[in-house]
Amino acid sequence: MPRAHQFGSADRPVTINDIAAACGVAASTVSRALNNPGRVNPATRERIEAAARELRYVPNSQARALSSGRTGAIAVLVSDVTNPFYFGVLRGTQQQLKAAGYAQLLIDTEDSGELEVELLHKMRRSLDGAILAASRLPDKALAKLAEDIPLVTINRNVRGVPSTIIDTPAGIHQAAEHLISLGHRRIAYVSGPERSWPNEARWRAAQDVAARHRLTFTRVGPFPSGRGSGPAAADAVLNTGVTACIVFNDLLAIGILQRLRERRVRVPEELSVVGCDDIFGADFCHPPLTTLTAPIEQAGRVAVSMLLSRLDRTTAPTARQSVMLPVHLTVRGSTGPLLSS
Amino acid sequence: MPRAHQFGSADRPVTINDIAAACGVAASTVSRALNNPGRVNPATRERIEAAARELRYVPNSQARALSSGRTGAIAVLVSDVTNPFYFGVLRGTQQQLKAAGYAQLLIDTEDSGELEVELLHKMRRSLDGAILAASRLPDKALAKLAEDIPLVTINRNVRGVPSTIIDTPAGIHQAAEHLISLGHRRIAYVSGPERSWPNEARWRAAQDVAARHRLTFTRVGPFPSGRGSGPAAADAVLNTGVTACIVFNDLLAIGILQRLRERRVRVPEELSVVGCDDIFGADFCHPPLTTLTAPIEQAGRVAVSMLLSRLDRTTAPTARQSVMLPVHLTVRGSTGPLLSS
DNA sequence: CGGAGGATGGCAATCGTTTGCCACCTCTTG
DNA sequence: CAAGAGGTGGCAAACGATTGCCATCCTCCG
Repeated sequence: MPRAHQFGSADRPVTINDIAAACGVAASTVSRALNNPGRVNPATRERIEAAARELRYVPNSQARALSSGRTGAIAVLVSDVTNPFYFGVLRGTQQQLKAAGYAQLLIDTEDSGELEVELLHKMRRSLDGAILAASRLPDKALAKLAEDIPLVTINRNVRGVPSTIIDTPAGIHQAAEHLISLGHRRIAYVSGPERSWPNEARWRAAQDVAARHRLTFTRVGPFPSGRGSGPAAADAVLNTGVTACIVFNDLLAIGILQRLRERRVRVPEELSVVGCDDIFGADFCHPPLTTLTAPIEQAGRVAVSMLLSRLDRTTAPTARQSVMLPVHLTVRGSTGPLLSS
Repeated sequence: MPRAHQFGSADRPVTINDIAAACGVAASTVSRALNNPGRVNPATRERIEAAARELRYVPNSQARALSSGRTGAIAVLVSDVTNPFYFGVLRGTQQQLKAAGYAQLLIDTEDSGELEVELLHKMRRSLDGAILAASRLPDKALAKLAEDIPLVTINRNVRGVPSTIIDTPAGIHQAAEHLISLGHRRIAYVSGPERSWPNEARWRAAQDVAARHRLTFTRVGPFPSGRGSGPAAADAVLNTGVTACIVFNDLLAIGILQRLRERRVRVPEELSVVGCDDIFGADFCHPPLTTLTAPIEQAGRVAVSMLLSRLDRTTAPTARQSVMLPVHLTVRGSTGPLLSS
């Protein structure tokens, strides 16, 4: 069968057989020499490696995947590629994956749980595993999926599914203490998407602190997490009459800041705003945003490490199931003392 | 050979043979029914499709790739995943690729030409094509690469390689006219990385306008295109004594803005700043950045379309070799009239 | 009524690699 | 010296699809 050879170079790509022929050994020996070095005589291995280098052999990952089941590809699912939060994640995963010789497949789930399962199911066989940054799936569906394909989640805690969690809830405590120490008593939590796990965790944390200080936090929202929701969110916050708010994430917080500026509400003199994540832009918006700095890139790296260690089923079947990453409060210009009026 | 079946589900995944068995036809017929509908009897095709649906058949892309040579994967190479400019590109490519049923491989070349060729060469066989956003390769290397693997570049013009070009140079004219109309006469161009093609194009455009108005633009730089270069760039600009500057890209421009703020140089009263691209953040930095708004996402989409149409070698061997996308000037707060002092 | 030709489906080779199993050789050891 | 053990390497069967080629059957036309 004369295949349609779609790449320009006239010469057929070098295969394991070419090397075998060149060395006078069987293809199987070449395969072993390259992947399972202990299995062949050091001398022949040396010869084979030399020949491979000489011929510029590049293994065909398709063929390898077909026979071994390992594809060398890991998918990273994000709910929206344009959300800067994921830039950090991608950066982290990219680094680790490349270092380990894996390819990174970027998948945008467009905030849809259905699309998420569908895509993952379709690609199941072409993937060695997946990292779910911000899955919108119900716990049950997620657990089920994890039986089909090795999974690690980021910011999502489901029993039985390894995860990397950024401990923003703990940070919420810091943020609240910060605001309270500045004299604020009426504080709002601006909620992100309702089905978002981190959103719920943050809200619970906010309630905790509130209770501890015998205060009540107002919840406004939910809002989709994008700058576009800023105006609505800002107006809602103003209606509540609070003097400070903690916002689900920086994207939304920045949107709020913009709206407040339009409405000539001074920040922080009239309203203090705290964000979450410390994304690109949080430091140069106006005023610079006080926020909970999350180790986003590290989260990506850790998630990859966890996934990879699960795949290397050579040793330790019991790796840590969940890693918690600490955050810290970064105080910038969007928070200040309560102005007694 | 009992393969290590690494995915939890006990039941072996459904193959084309299962369908064939279920329908009482040969595997080849199933293959044709699914990929080459005209080739089989509509009645049997119907039966086969029903069975496939019933059994939830998902084609194994590895196997398909091995035999057909088509992998269904397109790589998108960016020089730095954390550069917001690429968010837009990725968004665009993502959309189009998904619509066409392709998978998107994200590759970060870390601004290194060597890494770029190496990775591309390694993955050559697992790719149907690649999109190079911001290649750092010399023209010659790029042309050579294009013979091996279908390529489309973004913002890079090399003879023989199809490309999507954002016409920022034309925008530079608008930007310069804008500044000149505001009374500026001494203007600087803040240069990005020296080996960057768009950077050179923008500088040439700047020189053009300057000449037309019998002015001379000062060139400062080069600087790596990141916010980190902001301070150095800002200081360099101040040293030249210009009253306005056009900056290679928004990232750098935002960095400059930050530095100017630190140094208490008022923008635009003392110095006007124009960026390029209109990335995320350009509208909410302080002051909001006047910039050349580029159709970034569209560029990604167009690049994918061009690539895909090249792959579909069914018809028209002569698609357009190069598409030029227009930009426009978006005036915000970072430019203003020259303050006579 | 015979043959041409189109429609339809099956056979089997093939893509490039991995890996279970076996054969062989060389030592070591009782 | 025989037998077991360990180190090496080859054979051949997968993996799951695609596709060239051929066989069959039907239809239509001269």
